[in-house]
Amino acid sequence: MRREFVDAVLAVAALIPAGRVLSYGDIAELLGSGGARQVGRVMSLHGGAVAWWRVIRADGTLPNELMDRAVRRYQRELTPLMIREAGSAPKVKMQSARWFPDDDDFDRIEEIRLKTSLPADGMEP
DNA sequence: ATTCTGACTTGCT
DNA sequence: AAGCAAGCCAGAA
Repeated sequence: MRREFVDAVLAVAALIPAGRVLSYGDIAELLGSGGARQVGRVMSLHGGAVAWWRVIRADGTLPNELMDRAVRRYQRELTPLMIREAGSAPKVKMQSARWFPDDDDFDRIEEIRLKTSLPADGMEP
């Protein structure tokens, strides 16, 4: 994938406030480029560079091993969780934890798009 | 060109 | 809840 895409994904991930999350698909949508799987790829390869636990699946989970490590973070930064059976990993409560960028944030995201020269705002061919 | 693979998503059983 | 199929987007073989 293009390096610009990687940079853009990581830049957006860096905007997510503590205690909130975005799904892979959310980021792809905000960037208007690539898809959830591409964002997942970026996180797989470069996630270590950012707060990777704030970029998760649309259903509020992460792959098992990662979820285990992420939960500590969630507890520390008070991310809304849905507790299930004792012993089984919790899920992030997307309804309350999902981050909705405000106007300033959208400006920053637009900024990122320009710097990384990704396709402009939502116009389809 | 074709096929397989993956930190994905949505909809249907 | 849990599986599963299809759809999805790119990279690699």
